[in-house]
Amino acid sequence: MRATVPITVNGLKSACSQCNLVELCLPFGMPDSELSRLDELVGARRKVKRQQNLYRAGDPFEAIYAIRAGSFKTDVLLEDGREQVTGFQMTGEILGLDGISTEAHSCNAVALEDSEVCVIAYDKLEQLSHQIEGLQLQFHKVMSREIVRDHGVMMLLGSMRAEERLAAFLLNMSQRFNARGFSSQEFNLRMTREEIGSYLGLKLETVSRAFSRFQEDGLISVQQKHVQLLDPAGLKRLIQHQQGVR
Amino acid sequence: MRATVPITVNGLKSACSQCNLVELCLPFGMPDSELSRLDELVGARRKVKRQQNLYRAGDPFEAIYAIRAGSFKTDVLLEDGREQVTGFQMTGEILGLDGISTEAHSCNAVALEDSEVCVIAYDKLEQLSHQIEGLQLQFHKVMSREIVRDHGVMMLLGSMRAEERLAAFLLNMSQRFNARGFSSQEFNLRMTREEIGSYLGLKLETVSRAFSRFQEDGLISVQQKHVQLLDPAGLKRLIQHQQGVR
DNA sequence: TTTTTTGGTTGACGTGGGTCAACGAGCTTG
DNA sequence: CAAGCTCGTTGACCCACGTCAACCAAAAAA
Repeated sequence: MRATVPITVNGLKSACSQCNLVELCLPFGMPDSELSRLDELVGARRKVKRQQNLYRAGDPFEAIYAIRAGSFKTDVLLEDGREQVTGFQMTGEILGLDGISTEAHSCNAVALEDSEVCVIAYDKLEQLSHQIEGLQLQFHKVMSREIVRDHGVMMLLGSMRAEERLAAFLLNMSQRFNARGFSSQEFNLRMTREEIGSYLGLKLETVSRAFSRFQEDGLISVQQKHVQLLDPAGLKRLIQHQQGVR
Repeated sequence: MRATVPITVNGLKSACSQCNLVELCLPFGMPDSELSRLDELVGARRKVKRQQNLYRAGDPFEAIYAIRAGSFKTDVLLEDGREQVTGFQMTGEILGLDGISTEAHSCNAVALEDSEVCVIAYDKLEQLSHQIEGLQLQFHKVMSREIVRDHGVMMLLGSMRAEERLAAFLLNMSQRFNARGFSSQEFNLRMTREEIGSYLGLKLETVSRAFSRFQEDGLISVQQKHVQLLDPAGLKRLIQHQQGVR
């Protein structure tokens, strides 16, 4: 991932106060004075190789994780083997919040590429948010954002047709790459068609066809995982003016 | 709602320490010593008539709500009018967590029947969870549970067929009625077929047909909103052994 | 380099669930 | 107790997406 280079170069210390991801991550919006106190929060860092699990459903919950470099997917498995990808996470985003409720993780987190996370011991986080003014609020916002995001996915899955789902997905990725200082027009997806399909409630063939359709219509240009959004406004229109209904 | 009678009779004080819903609600698991301090948290109570909004998407976020009596749905609307029901909430459950992230609500909460909620001012909650040991953890668990629940819905929507979705829905309702001291075998749904459909990503006709199918197969007995689960194990089997695949 | 594997594309065909429409059963309102 | 709702059921038809299969490109292994 070309994106990780500047981060790993700058960020050899694991201190939040030194990290260039602050404004995407848990400490967002906290004053510098409080920020330095967060440094004690991030115990260790942990590298996770592509395809490896950061945690699995059922693992005891001890920590949440902030992605320093790389990206992940989270998924839930049914007894009969069906998989539902519940999200894709990028740098600065927090993984593991699902574990708090039952003190065990309820989904799997798998690295989509070689990645690195900051390990945030949960008991320490609890303690520190008692003490630090802004941290508690910030943490609540992170959890709340996750809930809102999930509602958006439910909207996708429950009431959009295939091409609308993919358009929404691409616009979302675009916006998130952009927030990380990358082009919003052009990026490399880290996940396979099958993973996109699982996330969007579609089969990989349907995803592939929708990609091709968008390309024919001049909305995007795709080659494998490389995507260019040629007409983002067109994609947005596709979502809003529902054509066929569902 | 017959269910509400014992609650309204006992609970004329709004104090958490007097409320028989504690073990379903925010204070779950907190020692009595701390529980009494929560009483200051619940400022007012608010009645919401059937079909009325508790809050709307875009409303400034000031409080979260604990359902004292009745039930609600939450939904998200798309510009073109499509609606996605994101959840159904029963007594003891918490509404409004979506508002924390942006300080504005991101969905609508509508009463399915005449209902009553405890208004929990959010700033007070923040303060108090700084002070009270167990409250912070408990609140985090409530939020985390919401995230896990949403992942379950994504599983439903993304990888189950119509009858599996309805079976999962019915079993979930059954379990929640049971947790509230009602029969798990027999209950009255509070929502219409259309609302169930929106929640499950199906059209009302499909929901209706699935109900009829279950009745033909002797799994349930339905008449309008009244449902009896004749063979809960059969419903469970339906979900696990995926027959047609998707 | 060739070989193998994995991921992606495309076509032909089938079907689950959406669409449209008619009708009936409860509620509500006058 | 009609009259007018809203909500639920059922049938006939259809289409978006799933299924199955062949094939190709890229990446990894050898």
